[in-house]
Amino acid sequence: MSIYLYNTMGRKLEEFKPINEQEVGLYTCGPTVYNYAHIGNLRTFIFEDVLKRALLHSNYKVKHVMNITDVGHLTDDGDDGDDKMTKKAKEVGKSVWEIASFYTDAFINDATDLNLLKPNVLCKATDHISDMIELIKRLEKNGHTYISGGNVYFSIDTYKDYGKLANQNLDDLITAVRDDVSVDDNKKNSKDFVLWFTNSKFGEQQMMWDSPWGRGYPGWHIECSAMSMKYLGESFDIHCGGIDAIPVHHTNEIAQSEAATNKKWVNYWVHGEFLLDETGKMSKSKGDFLTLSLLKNKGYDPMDYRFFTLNGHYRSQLRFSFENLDTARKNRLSIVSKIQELLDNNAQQVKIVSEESIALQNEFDECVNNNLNMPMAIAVLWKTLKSNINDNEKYSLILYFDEVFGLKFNEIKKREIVIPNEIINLVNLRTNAKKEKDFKKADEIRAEIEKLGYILKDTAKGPVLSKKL
RNA sequence: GGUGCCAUACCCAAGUGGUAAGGGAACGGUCUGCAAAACCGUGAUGCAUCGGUUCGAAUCCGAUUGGCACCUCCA
Repeated sequence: MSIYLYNTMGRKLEEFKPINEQEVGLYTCGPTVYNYAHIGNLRTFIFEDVLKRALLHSNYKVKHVMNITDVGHLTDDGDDGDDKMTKKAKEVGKSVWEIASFYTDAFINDATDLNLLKPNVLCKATDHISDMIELIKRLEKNGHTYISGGNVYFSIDTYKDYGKLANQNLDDLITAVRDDVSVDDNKKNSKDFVLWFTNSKFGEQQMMWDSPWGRGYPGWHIECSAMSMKYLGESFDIHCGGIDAIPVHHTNEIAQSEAATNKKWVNYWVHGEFLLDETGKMSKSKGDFLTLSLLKNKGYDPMDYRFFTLNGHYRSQLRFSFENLDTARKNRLSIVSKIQELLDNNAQQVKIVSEESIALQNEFDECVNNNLNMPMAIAVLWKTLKSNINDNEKYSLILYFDEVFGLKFNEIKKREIVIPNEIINLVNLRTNAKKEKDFKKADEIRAEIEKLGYILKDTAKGPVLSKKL
């Protein structure tokens, strides 16, 4: 069964065919480490993780490269804005290197919490300055650059397909300059972008490197081109990111990469939609924003958030609210407790052979392969939990599904039931109280037991204890 | 001004030409002293509105209304 993915380039669903059957090249745009990632950022990383898992689930080998943008880029693509890293460093009185290191660690912690598979290569922009310089030199040699005001610019008029990904044509871009954004006078075309800065307003830049054009630092877009090609070759399979990257970042990456190599750079562009909050887009510049650690402090498990995002399709906007997160948590815990029950009844992982189980397995794979339809795949999970297939196959199917979901169902273990004597005594006391129709006392004891971490349910066979999850 | 997306029950959310998945909430039932949990069952004759294409439309086309995002750093 092959995977179908929605390709932003061409805007249609396409059957995925790798360049090299042995190994899929996957590049995902990583974080800029000047602040914590908010849960909207994380939604995209979860979707990319699901994509990677889906490929692995289909028995592809995947070489996954993710960058860490630890060199400043400007808040404006001209020479106008503030450097985010520098700004943050000033605010807290640390060096930009310290800032980068701190937020890189924070990001890796979030990724671990969310059960994101580790990239095969996690590369920092600052470790690849020489690769970027080489790439700029190639562009210069091919006549795609010019120097103005001390900076090296990419001339978009030298690359005929500019704007293809975003469906924009050059004429529109030139005329559609917004009047509330000032234009960098050094540019020949307002959409030209900087490859190398030597002359910024920010003379006190801490991160500077020598280059053929003078001491300075790279433009924003060049790092992704340089690093992806270094690790994945001049043409590779899949490039992911958030939809916001389509019109500028990815558009510019394509221009400079293909202008340098004269080859098609990436075959499939896959973009994740935004997470919205009550007021609209979740944004770092709004001030307060939701982080994973905030959710954890409120008592949510990172898997609650992962499950929440899996209930919407990656290409649809998803509105975050605590009410919806609560529902996700409740549902996830319900699933976990059903799995727990299977394990407590000695369910084992086995080969799936029954006709009904194989049907469920196929149904699940169809959901995954149809452009990662996780909401539907979760419906298959519910269907499986309710089905009459035997416990071993049921459990095995759940583990099979979780290869893609990544909800840590494999970490649920059979409980060793060791009930303290204290609890057993309380249960006996309550049973006696019930016999004597002293229901008030019985209810009190039940509350006491719950306080001690156990939940007692009366069944036809007598009281049943379970540990609070 | 340009580009793109969306509108499905009380809530979240699939479905993209063949007669509305799933989950939560709600309600009813089984069980119980009562609960909780579990299990079973109920729920949109209709998918923003209007028109069109079609044997057939939530799905395609057009118009209208409402909402969102991007074109400025953000996933």
